[in-house]
Amino acid sequence: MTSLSPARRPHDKAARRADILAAALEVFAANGFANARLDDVARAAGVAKGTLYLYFADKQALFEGLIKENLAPIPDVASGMLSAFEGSTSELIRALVALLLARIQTPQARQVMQLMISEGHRFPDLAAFHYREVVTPGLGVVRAIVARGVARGEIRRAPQAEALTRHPQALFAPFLTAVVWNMTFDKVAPLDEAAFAEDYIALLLGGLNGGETS
Amino acid sequence: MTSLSPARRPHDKAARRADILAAALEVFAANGFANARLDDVARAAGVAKGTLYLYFADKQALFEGLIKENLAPIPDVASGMLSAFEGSTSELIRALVALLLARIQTPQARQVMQLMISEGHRFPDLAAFHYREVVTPGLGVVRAIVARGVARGEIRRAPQAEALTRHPQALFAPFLTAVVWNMTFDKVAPLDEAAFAEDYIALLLGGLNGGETS
Amino acid sequence: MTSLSPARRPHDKAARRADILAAALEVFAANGFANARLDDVARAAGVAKGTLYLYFADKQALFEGLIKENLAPIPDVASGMLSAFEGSTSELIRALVALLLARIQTPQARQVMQLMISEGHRFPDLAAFHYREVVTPGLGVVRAIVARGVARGEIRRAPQAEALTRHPQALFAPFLTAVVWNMTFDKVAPLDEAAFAEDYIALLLGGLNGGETS
Amino acid sequence: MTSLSPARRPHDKAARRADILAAALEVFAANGFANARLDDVARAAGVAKGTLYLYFADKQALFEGLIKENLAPIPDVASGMLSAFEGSTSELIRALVALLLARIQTPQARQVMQLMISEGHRFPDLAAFHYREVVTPGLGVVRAIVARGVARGEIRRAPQAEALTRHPQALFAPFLTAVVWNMTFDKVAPLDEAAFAEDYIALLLGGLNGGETS
DNA sequence: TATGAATGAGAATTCATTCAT
DNA sequence: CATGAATGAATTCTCATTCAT
Repeated sequence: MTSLSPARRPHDKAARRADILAAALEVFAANGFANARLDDVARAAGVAKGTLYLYFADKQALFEGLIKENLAPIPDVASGMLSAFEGSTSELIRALVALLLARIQTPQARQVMQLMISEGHRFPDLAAFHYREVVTPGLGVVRAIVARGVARGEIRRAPQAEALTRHPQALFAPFLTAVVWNMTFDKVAPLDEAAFAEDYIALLLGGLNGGETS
Repeated sequence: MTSLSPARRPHDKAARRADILAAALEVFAANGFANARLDDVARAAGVAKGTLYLYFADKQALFEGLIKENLAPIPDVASGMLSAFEGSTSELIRALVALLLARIQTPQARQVMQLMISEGHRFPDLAAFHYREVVTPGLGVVRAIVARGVARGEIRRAPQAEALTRHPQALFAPFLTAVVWNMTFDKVAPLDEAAFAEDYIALLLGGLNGGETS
Repeated sequence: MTSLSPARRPHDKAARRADILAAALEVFAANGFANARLDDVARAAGVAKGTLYLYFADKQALFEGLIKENLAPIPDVASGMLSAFEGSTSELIRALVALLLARIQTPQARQVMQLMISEGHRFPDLAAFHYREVVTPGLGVVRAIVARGVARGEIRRAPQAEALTRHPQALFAPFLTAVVWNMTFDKVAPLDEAAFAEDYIALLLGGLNGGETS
Repeated sequence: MTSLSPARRPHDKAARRADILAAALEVFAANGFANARLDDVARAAGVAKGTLYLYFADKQALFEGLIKENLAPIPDVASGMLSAFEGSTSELIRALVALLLARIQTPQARQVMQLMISEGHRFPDLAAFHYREVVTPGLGVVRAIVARGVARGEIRRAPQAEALTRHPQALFAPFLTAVVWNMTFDKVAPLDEAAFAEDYIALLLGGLNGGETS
């Protein structure tokens, strides 16, 4: 009832685990959670089906492990950048935008985002984790930027400063939008994310009508 | 032995079809495409499972029918509004925003959006349809508003006008963001969509730093 | 993805259910719960694997249904016999013994007993059901026989009457023993159940040393 | 780099084997053969899974080893007792009953009995072994007791003497019954084994109707 | 000897789809 | 047109057994 197989590298456990996660990311991203076959994950990882279960309790644990393992870094980098930054608010915002842009253009990070967007709501624990580890710090970074800008006298419009402080989501909206767009309309009408981000920032900073809000 | 279910009589084919689509929307929205059971759709629609196949070729056709049937109206309304509108650009933008807000707060429309967001990429035909029927006209509406605003002298900042013309998506971004947010973080930290839209408009119209973009 | 199959008799649902239960009894009796394959049950019942799940929620429900459906009759028959009986206590006991003997020699009933013996302890609900529906009434029948025998002056030894009233199990013990024996030592040294029952009755009624218990 | 697990040193092979068997008894008794996991056996024995295979060829060999190793003693003790005994037949029977009672109340011996009862029939070799090593001598002991009782004039009823000689199983029946009962109805209605044995012996020795068998 | 990671055959369960009535 | 019982391919998860170290 068993092995005729060739043997296996000294491949330590961590590397094996990483192989599995990488394979799982590909397969889940390509098919979604429900349509992903663990068989395919195993094949892609170069292990037997049963081996997956040595590293993850079940399909869901694999999926959640995958997301969690790939999610953390962003806000750390952002807040690191923030504390060291010496330039103007505009430059700081642009730097953050560049960071986010790089992020959504990294295949792996992008796949994770797509999975969070399309599957996250079916995994409440994952959503809570994501909110706590990524979203909350992310919002904090934006609020810190606004506070810094106001303090330095570079953000002069109080209503807008307050609006962005209340809803830092506004700054992330275009990135989310770009990801959803290209996930969906890739073939029909791909969106140039960098150009979109650029235009979006111009709008956010300058405003459509130069200050009069009504 | 006359009919034992007279209640079913008035149901003509179209009504039956509508029942099925309504049931399908609920079930697909609650579970996603892959996890939705046609059994549940049939039960919710009050028909037998086999009956579904008299109206739709298969599960996918039902899903696509569902989306298509529920998608159309928006841009029509928007462009209707546009041609009749007499107020200022700000007012017009606010009117459009109110329209979009109402839209994402209509349960049925919201469910369709969520399905498009999370499943759309797995149905290229659907994506193409959506792009053609909804997205393109939607972008057109925004471009028309910008053109009208510039023509009326209400939009005075050329770079921003051009940015929004190039990427009308900027105006839809917060609504998409709000939907994704509440789809995912509903339980953790629900987002007040109206307040978010309000703040977003303030930023879009006024700009963070009153015009200086750098 | 589907049927090329020949079609199926008007076979009403009850008959189909009975087919499945009969097949399941064979397969479970032959292999035990854990080793029984539902594939085999389906094949033996002449249905597809999925069909089993139209009648029973899962493997355990099938097993429990099987036991419950085959268990009831015994004590009913016995107490029926009891109320109508006109002969002596010895004759009544012999009649009961004959009944039990017939019971354990009915293949189907025997299989159920064997399953209860070897698997019952892993299904507490089943054990409770069995105890309530079969064992309790069975013990009652024996107690009634003893009471009747004492009342008629046919059972004259009070200590023994009390012993059997306290532990009516004593009357069932040899039948249980016979079943376990033949289930286990069938091939090595089969036990003639009728002869064993006969000898047992002689011991029970007459006693080894004619009454002196010490 | 000397040994890091000196605690294991004194453990010679026999002790290790005994550890495994003890662990296996627990695990098999708790779950039955099919549901027992060798993983659990290994953990309980404090060895690695592969180690089991250094001591036993496979799962079945472990199970059989387990039974065989735990089965032998009983009849030896009984026949030892028999040859030395000086009291009356009643006393001798009571002594045997006490022995059997002690036996079924020893956790380890009880577990083995339960395993033999519920799994034995699936292991013909084991059944044959058990029959040869335990059952046959056990029956012999009872026959010897009867012969001795007749010879000493303490068993005066020939038909009963012959019945018990033909079917010494009658004397073991209550113990088997008690084990099966408590294995199954433990939670619902536990049986006091000592009291049951007592009453059973009273019946066996005295008879229900003091000698008249019909 | 001992280890325990890896294997993969095997079994339960699900559900879209068909079709006889 | 409508029904819903039946089908069986597909997929997850388990665990005895092996073998490189």
